[in-house]
Amino acid sequence: MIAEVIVDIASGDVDKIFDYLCDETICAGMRVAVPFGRSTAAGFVIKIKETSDVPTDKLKRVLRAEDDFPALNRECLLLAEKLSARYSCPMALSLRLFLPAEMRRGTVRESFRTFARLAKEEAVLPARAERQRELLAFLKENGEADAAFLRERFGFSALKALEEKGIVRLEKRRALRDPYREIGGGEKEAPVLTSAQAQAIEAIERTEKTVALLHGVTGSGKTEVYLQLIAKRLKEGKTAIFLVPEISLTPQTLSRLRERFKGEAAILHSGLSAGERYDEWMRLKTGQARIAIGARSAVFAPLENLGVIVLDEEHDGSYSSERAPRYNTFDIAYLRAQYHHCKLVLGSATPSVETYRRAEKGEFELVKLPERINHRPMPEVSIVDMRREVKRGNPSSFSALLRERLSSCLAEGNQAILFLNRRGYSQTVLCRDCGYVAKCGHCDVSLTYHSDENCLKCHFCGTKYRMPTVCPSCGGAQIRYLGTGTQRVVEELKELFPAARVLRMDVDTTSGKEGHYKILKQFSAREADILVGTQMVAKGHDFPFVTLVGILDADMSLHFPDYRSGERTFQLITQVAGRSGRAEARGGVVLQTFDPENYILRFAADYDYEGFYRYEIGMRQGTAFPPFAKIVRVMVTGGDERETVEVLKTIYARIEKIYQKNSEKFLFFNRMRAPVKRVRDKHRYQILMRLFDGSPLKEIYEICSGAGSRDVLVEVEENPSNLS
DNA sequence: CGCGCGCTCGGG
DNA sequence: CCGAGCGCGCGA
Repeated sequence: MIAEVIVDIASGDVDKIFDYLCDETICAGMRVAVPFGRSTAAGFVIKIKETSDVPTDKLKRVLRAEDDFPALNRECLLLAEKLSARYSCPMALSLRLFLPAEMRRGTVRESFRTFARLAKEEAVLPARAERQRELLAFLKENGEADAAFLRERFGFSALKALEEKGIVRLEKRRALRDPYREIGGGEKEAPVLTSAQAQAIEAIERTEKTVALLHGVTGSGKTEVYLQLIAKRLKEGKTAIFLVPEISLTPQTLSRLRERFKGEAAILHSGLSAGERYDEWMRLKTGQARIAIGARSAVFAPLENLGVIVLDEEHDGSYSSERAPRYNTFDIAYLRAQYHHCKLVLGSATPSVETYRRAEKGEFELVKLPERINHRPMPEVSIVDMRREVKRGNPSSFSALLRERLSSCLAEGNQAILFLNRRGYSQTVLCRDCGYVAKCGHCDVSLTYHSDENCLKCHFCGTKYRMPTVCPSCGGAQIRYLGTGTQRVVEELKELFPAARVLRMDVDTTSGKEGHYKILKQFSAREADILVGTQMVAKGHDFPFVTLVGILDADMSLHFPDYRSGERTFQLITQVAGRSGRAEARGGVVLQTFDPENYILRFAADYDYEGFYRYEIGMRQGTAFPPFAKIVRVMVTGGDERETVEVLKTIYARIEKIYQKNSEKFLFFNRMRAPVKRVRDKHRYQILMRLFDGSPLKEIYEICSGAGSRDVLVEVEENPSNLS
């Protein structure tokens, strides 16, 4: 028999089918090792056939199968083909998306755990050995148990004694790792749905459309709708995918899934160890778990018979891939939903303008949850004009109103969240004498000061630098950091409210596997009174004791040179405001801005999504920005500047030919240096285009897929989320 | 992707 | 005339 093989090499010039001889143990979807050139390569069998067009003397034999099962099924192969066609990328890259990376690297080690089981039916124990008796009773009921767990619960010596008496036998066995084992576990009954939730479920199930957009205000109970939809599909013997935007969100959602579905939920994300991720993947693949939960990559979960896909916080930017193929999670989810004839449910309090438009046009079913659970009111938003604060001689980050609200919030024993609408960026080090700004040696960006380590860091490549004591340029001593990062806010808070316990949450404090989760857990356990953070505090966490949210610089993100800056600001403010007043107490929000008349801020303060949408879609139409046109950026990156520019020019010339034939489809077409000229010692150049519908995007992809070289990288981005 | 072939150029 | 360097195409 003949196997059609795609070798697992991410390069355009080996991106074709190679035929190999094989026996009947090899089937489509298997990972194999094959002789390739003068070495051995890994490969994917995409088809088995009887004969080959390749002359028999050239055919070699498949060396071995890497697994004893096909890692990829028919759906994976079909989807990978569509992906490669859509983004003009090698099949190998598309196929890789479906497998945990450690499977390809072959680095997974099987983990072992010790289990205890009863060795004898009858046992006589000393009258006083109470712990041993308890342990025995537990084993009789449960059959067998994890030894570490038994030691923790009944004591080290109890287990040891029973083992020495031969009553209990210990054995070491292969076991799947279980990340976040401590989360959930308990059983919780599904709550009774509100009538709005029940209607939402009915509407989602009734519609003929594949996609439903669940537009529900923060706190309206979207998650419960997802959970009950998933429960219904599981009852029918089907499976489900639950997608969330950020790693920080998964433990929280996971705990709700665990409460409801116990071991049926498996988690897939990059924060897991290699072994954990592999084991969770296996649990899904083998059907031991039927719900996959995770960020972007979980959309590729190895589930068959899908009953529903949930894409929560649909508007979130992290759903777009940063690497080739730069797929969008929605597109993959949509293809899978079509394949399985199941529903794809998008959920958000602040849907992206593009998505809402598709719903409005009738392409998606629009389902609304307009009210919070128990009709709790949305927190009241007070807009503070910071220009007046400055005029009054208040130089701090806090307006008089915010200070007042903070102090009464603390006095009442409640919690507060302070939100900074920017990352540490503006915390640059500047010399007051000569204007010198500390910059990274490998990137064209200024460095960020980190007070905890008293050093400078590059946020693009991660390099650390010593904090200079004198200016490297003029030798002056007036060198210091500027700006209001989270660190400075925390320091100001300590002066204003010395007794308050303050937690900080940003990129720097959340390193490590469960960094986010730890901070959030501390805060929700009321181990702190105030949480200060950037974007990540805005996400859907539920803190019942938060009654005040302060947005320190609401207009910061409005002035980004980006067509989505208004949309993003609206989303951020709505999300972070929704953290306030989730339980009994009415919450409040203080929104500080230098632009209090701004439409976007007004709509956000009134929780008027429709108003925002009408305003924004009008702007987009008037200026021909998405969804009325598509922004395409071709990024060319390379170590050698001349070579990089050479590639850029070649691509530009080729696209120019398309442009001349279809100039009515191009609203904008130019080449230039990227705003950030250098990252990790690579020069960056770009071609920017704005294209109308029906433009020859495919041809642009094809031009670019062949234009790169060993040391010049070419990437195509559609509607890029940042233009740095 | 990794390799070898063959072409070209420069030195002797 | 020979050796080093690189661009190209091959791999089943």
